[in-house]
Amino acid sequence: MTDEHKPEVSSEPPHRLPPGTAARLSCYLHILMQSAKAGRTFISSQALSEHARVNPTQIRRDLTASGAFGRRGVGYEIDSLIGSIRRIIGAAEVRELALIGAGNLGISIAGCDIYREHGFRITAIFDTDPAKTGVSVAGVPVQPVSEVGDTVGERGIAAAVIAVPAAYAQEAADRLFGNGVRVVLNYSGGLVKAPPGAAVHDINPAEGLLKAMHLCGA
Amino acid sequence: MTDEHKPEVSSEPPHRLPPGTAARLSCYLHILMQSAKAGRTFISSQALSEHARVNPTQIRRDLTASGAFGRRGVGYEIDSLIGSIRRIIGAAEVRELALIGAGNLGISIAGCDIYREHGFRITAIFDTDPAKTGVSVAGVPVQPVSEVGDTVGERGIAAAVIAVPAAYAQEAADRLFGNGVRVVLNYSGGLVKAPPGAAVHDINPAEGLLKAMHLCGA
DNA sequence: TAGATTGTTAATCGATTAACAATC
DNA sequence: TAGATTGTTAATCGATTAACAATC
Repeated sequence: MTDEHKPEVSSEPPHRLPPGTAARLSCYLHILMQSAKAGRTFISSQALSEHARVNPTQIRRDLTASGAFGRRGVGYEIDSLIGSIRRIIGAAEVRELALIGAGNLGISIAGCDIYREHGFRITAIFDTDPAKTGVSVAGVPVQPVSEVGDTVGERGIAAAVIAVPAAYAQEAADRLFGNGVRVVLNYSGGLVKAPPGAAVHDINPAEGLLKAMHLCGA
Repeated sequence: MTDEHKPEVSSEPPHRLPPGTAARLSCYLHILMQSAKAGRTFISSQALSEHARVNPTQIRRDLTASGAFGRRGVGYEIDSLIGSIRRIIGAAEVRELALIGAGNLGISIAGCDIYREHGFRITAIFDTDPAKTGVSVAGVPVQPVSEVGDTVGERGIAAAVIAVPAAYAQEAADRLFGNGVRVVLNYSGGLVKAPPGAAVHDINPAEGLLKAMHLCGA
């Protein structure tokens, strides 16, 4: 009955975004980056809504919650909005990312702008194929998988992406988890068990396809 | 006030799954396929829950809604469950999929098992690079992009995947929408406007990474 | 029989939407 | 001033969770 949790008092800022909110903010951020590239400087919740496929009221609430504010009658200044969202989802700081697997999928992931937009930088790449060792992918030299533990441990890398065949996914994940990685994005299609304190997110593109089919009634 | 909608009476089965349900079923289906491959024949809602990261009660409700039934004290028979889910999400019939872009990303998409698990078959691939024309990717010959309209129109393909550079995404989408495609899965990172009656789903891997970070408190 | 797990209800929780005054 | 859009409230809706009897 006494107030036993909440050990720290002030050092915990509003970093406790509701579950779905972070995902939506990520989506807004990407749209804003693309709009900025296209030369726009202001955007309304209505215009954001059309691309994000989220209700405008929901968007305004999300933006307010992330500390941004717009101008009534005008909309939101894109650059300032990008800054606010980056701050609230932690994308303002650079976060290192390890990548296991330098095949077609790995190479395309390494070249993907959206990670960079969110503050993630792929700074270590690994592959089992000796022919790939030393080759540079998106400016990062490929290392043998045997070096995952040392590299990730020494550099304190906390998050990683797995892009290996399904059968090797757990093995790759274990190397990561065993050396301090706590977050894994799994493209492999294989099932991966995470130890306590760690989390895996499995990429499933069929979900998105089904969702879009649902939207258009097909 | 009169009952004006609902034009047909009986031919509309319970195909109106709630929005989130189809996505969860897709996720279960993938886990079940992997478990079957590993030689398991039965699975409990608890075991499914650990991989899907969804509450066991929610899972039992979803499965019941999809027409599956388990055995109390035992669990669900995996093969039968796969059948039920496939039927309810429409994955029992084969659905053709066009792919635009045969770069690293496109090649990895064409080889991805998860589409096949969900009944999707990539049966047409296009690329602008003449050097790629005629080359076979995952058993499908690459055609020039100029043939998108004819091929998609003639074969009545309703869904497609875009894996081109962001700057060409709208152009690729327009070729598809102009020829009867109503559902597009967009990997490009570019913003795509869909005409009325069509829907786009944008792949954003950073969302998944943020979600996993949220889960493990990082 | 004993143990385990389903199917289902009831209660809670959070997300979504509609509406509108405030104000740029 | 007139038009547009935000910020915010209140109401609705659907998803999630806890609990437990039914039953394999």
